[in-house]
Amino acid sequence: MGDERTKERLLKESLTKNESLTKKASLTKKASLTKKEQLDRYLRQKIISGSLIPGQALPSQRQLVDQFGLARSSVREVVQLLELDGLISTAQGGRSICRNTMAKYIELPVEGIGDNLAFQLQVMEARAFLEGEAAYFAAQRATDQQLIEIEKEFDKMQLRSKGLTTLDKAKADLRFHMMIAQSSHHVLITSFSQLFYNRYFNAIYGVLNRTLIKFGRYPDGIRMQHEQIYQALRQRDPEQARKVASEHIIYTRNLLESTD
Amino acid sequence: MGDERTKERLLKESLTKNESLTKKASLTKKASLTKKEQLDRYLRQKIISGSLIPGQALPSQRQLVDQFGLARSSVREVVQLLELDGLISTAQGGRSICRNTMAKYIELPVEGIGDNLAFQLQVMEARAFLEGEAAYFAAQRATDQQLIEIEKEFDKMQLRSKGLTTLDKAKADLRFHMMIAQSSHHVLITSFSQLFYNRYFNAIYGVLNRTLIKFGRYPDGIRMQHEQIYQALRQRDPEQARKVASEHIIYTRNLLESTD
DNA sequence: ATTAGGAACTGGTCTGACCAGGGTGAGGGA
DNA sequence: TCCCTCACCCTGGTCAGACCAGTTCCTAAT
Repeated sequence: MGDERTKERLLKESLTKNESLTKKASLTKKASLTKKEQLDRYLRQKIISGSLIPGQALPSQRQLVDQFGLARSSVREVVQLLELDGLISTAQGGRSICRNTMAKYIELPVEGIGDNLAFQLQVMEARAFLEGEAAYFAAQRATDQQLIEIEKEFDKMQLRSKGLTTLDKAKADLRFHMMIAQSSHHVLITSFSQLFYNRYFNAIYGVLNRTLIKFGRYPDGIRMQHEQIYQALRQRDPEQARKVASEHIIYTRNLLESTD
Repeated sequence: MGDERTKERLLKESLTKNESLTKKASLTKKASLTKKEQLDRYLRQKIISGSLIPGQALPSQRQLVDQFGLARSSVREVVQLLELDGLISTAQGGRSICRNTMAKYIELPVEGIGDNLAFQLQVMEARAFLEGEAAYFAAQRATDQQLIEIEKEFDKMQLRSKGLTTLDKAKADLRFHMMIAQSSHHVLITSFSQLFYNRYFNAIYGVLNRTLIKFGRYPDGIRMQHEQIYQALRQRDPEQARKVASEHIIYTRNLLESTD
């Protein structure tokens, strides 16, 4: 029994570095978790499950105090663990933000110059797949509030599109699609979309630029297609959402290819 | 200047995971460190420099509160950083202990069975080198208090040696040599010695067992050699300490070899 | 010399307060 | 109608002091 306690202590000691509180608890077979361990598990599960998406704020420390009956110093110690694991970032006054944990594992290939047509076409083809899947899951999982926000963004895009520069048009378009990605509540799709749009913004902008030069304005079908995407989300039709989101990008791609 | 601030924030954000506070401060070129950063640097330097050796206790949290003018919750947050980096381990009521950070990088070769003579001779040869270097640095760096402790341990070894089992004799011998390693204040020697003695304890015990079987007691020279080591430390004579410590092990090794 | 008990010291947690930075919304002016 | 500024509220960061629970050390008794 002394040996048992020694084993227990040595095991705990071997676990002191970079192990979450919940992993320690499960390895030492504790019958129940402390409140700190419960909070640690709760936050990690929200992040890993996609319930919290990159860019979203965590509940505030004071909210977690109330919710878990912990002191703020105890909450802060748990939050520090997550921050050190790279799951969140905090800044004074600025809320704790869920991080894109994919960022440190994936370095998307160095972008070719943004105005290379062949490269732009490939970026569009990747978008077709990515946004189709995002729309599929968004139709299933978007909250009602998220659908409202997407509609508002869609309306804003329409109302403001006349007065925008090409750069602003490109940004608005990506904001719309990023909102769909986030409402998919799929942590891999959300994370990858963020990285993809950031990395290949120049190519995406170049696509829009070429298109506007050829047609002088947004091609007629684009607006209707955005609306179709939105309607498929609103009707909670995953297959339809995937179909129209993917076709929207393929349509734009094919318009572009025909400029040769 | 907005861009400057954005860069600063992005840099800080990229540093939020597994970076010590002092590294963050140096990368962001801060003119001065916060008290938490000062404490972080102070503790890391004590550990990395060997000023604190594996197994030794850190100053208590309350002592650090007084010393740095920080709140205990702030001290605890810094201590948690070190714990997560694997530099220390803490347990309720039990002090914060400096860890052997070498342990996770080095797996000494699987020990042969402890009673293999050829293997035992090699372990002794490695000891000769290791303990010579330890004595060399201990002669330079041991504190007066450490010398007193070593003398007490040496005296205890003499007084108690008659009544001890072979196992206890082996343990006492290693305790003596481990104290010398620790008083070298050389973090690599201290760390490696701990790992080495733990790993090869069976071989070291086997050496002593063989020796006692052949002679019926400690060979006459052993006691005098331990005293010579101690005297060289006390006289702060590094070359002499290295010489007698190394010769002590070689002497024992050669006695053993001649049993064939 | 050993063992047991108590005191002191340790880490862990809590309560409540205050400081400093960021975000949001409303109102006013161009 | 849009943009800018200001104020308020919410956020994270830090502090002081208290209490709980575990460990260590010292002293006294056997």
